[in-house]
Formats: sequence, C-alpha cells, structure tokens
Amino acid sequence: MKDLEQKIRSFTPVSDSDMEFGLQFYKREELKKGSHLIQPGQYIHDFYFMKQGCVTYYTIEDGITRVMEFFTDGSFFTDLYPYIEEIPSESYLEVTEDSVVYTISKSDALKVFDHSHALERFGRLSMQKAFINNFQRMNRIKNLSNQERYLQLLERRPSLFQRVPQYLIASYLGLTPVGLSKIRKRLSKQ
Amino acid sequence: MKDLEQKIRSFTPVSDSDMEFGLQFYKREELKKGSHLIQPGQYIHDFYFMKQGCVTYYTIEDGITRVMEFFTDGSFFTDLYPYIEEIPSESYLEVTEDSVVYTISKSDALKVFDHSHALERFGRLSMQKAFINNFQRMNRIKNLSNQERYLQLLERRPSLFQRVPQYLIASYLGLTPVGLSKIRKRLSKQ
DNA sequence: CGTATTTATTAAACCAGTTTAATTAGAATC
DNA sequence: GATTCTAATTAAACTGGTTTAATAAATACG
Repeated sequence: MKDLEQKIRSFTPVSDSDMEFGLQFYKREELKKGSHLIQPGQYIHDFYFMKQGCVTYYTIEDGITRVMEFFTDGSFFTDLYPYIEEIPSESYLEVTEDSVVYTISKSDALKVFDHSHALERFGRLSMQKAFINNFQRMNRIKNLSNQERYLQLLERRPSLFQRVPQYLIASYLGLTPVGLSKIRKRLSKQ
Repeated sequence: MKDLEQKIRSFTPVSDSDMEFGLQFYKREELKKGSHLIQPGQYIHDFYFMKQGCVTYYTIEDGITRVMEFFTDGSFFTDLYPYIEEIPSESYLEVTEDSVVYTISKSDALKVFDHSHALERFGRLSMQKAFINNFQRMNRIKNLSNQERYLQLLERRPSLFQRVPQYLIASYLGLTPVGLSKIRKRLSKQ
C-alpha cells in the first residue's frame, strides 16, 4: 500500500505509528470490468482508493445515463452523499476497466479519525482538495463552451479517451453522442 | 457569536474550552454595501462566516461578469483556492448588502486546528458538506434545463430575488439577462 | 420633483446544440 | 470469416438559447 501511504503523506505529515494504525483497516480488492461496486438502492458502507483502473460514477434518470465522474488511478471516491447520510444510493459505481482498489469501511474510517489527529487533518485536506477540484469543474461547465470543455478534457485527461467509450465521455461533458461527434467533426475540419 | 458557535456545533460536538479557544480569534466586522472584501491581485488571508448579509463572489473575464456564488446568512466562505495556495486572487468578493461577518486569519485558523482535534473535525465535516453541496449543484447545472434551474433557485433561495439584481442571478445561472427574461416570460404565459 | 442612469424586457436574426432516424464502422461471438 | 451487436457518424428538422439593438420600467439623485 505504498501508493496509498504516499498519497496520504502528500497532504500532511503523518507519524509512522499513525500511518500503520490507519492502513491496517484498508483491504485490497480486485475488481472485474463490468461489475458494480454500488447500485441504486444499496447503502454505502465503504470508502475507496483507486490504486489502478477506472470506475464510472453515474445515474440513470428517465432512461438517460448521466455520468458524473470517472475515478482513475490515485483518486479517493465513494458515493459520498448516501455514504454520509446513510440513505440508499441512487447511483452506480461501475467498474469500467479491471481495477484494484483499497477499501475501508465507514466505521473503520471513523476509528482512524478518532485515533489520529494527523489523519483527521488528512481527511480535512483531502476533502478541501476535492471541493476545489469540483468547484473549478463547475465553473468550467458554466463558463466554457462545450467545445472548449471537450478540448480541455482532451488535454487534462487524455488517457480517458483510450479507456472509456465516447458516449460516456459525451455524457460526462453534458452532451449527446451526436453533439460530441459534431464537435469532433468541426474540429477536424480546421 | 452564539450563531457561529451553534453553527459549528451543528457539525460535531466541541468542548466548551475548545470552543472558547477557537472563538477568541474571530473578529466581528461590519461591511458596507458596495465595498469589496477581495479584489483581483490580492492575497487571501482570511476566512469568513456570514452572520447576516450578502456577498457576491464573481470574476470578470473579457469584460464579462461571471457570478460563482452568493454567500448569505450562515455560510462560511472565502476565495478558497488562492487562500490555500497562497497565490493572488482573480476574483471579487463584493458586499451586495450591508453585512456582518466574523473573520479569522489563516494563521489563527491553523492554530485552532492544531490545538483542537474536535475543531479539526469540524473543519473536515464542513468541507465535506461544502463539497457535497457543490457536487449536487454541478449535477443540477449539467442535467437540468436552464428553466428548471431557475425554478429550483426560486424555490431553494427565494430571498435571493429580493436581495440581488436579476442580471447577477442570470449570470449565476449561466445565462444572459436576455435569456433569463425570456424564461420568465415563457413561464408567466403558462 | 424631473432628469439621468441603471435594469429589465422585447424583437429579430443567428447559432450551437437537440432529437430522430439512417448509415457506417468496429468489436465480439459463434 | 460471417454474423451480430454495439458504437460512432451523418443528415435534417427543430429548439432554446445567444447577440445586438431598441424600448420600457425602475431607481437614484441634483
């Protein structure tokens, strides 16, 4: 779990004994492409760290799939709102690529935060970072054209386009597959 | 500062002595409508709690004002990214209504988090809440029509429409004033 | 007050997306 | 390798916004 340890330490210093205490609760899991970590109706008991792979976070409303996020290498994730509120999820976390995650249960995570002020701080700082990332993403969505956002995504996360089918990327960008295809065509003509 | 204290305790239990320690660093400030808490180029030293009033958080790019948020009674706020990274802001925090805020400097806030595990936890939980709010807002932006979002805003924060001119609300919704006016007209005809 | 200024609405032309449906391209499976 | 299924592209008609400009309504102020 060197990668997880390193990730945590990139936020704030943590003593070896606190780190050892925290890491003992994480379990390594191998996930097969096509399986579901979470489906609508389920309660969310766990928090995940993606060691390697890709999970797509989406909902289906009125038959329309809406991709909210792709979680790839090095990211912490879960379906946070139902996780916190202890209500059933309305979303999917679908394994889009064979993956390896480290999993910690909510009750264990709370034990860790209780036990270690440093790891509680890590929790605060990682949440802060998640907030900022998301805030910036929201402002991109609001202020940029679809074409600009497509180009930015190409630049910021080029590997996504190898890993994930285009219609899911379209959904992530808030477009229809037809719309994304038109944008690509327009760009290729220039 | 009863309201601030209550707000903090709504997140997690905090002992009286920790609370006293934390609150001592907050300063009450009265802000006049039209003044600026933050302007582009400035470094952000403080974190704010809005006791009462309204502050508009926006940028101006290519002469276009883009409203990112309205901070009203009971919310914690600052220009978070420059605050954390200690880089100059590119945004405005403009007082849109005579307001009262409690202010704490970044260095004092760090002291508080160092001193009290409970308040560090409050920091984590409040950031978590901010993240979720924002995530849900982003998904509204992505998945709802402009008309639906206008109606939701009317329902969720009706007082905004009394406090803030319509062209700023249009910007907040990602519309032009003309666009919002059309939506309102369409709705009034039904 | 009446005048100046700002804010909101309306109209017209335009455009970047949508929907639906047909076609082509690519992948998986027998 | 042919067949089947899924994904991506294209076309055509449509729609909900945009921009620009003019007008009307509301607000501020000398």
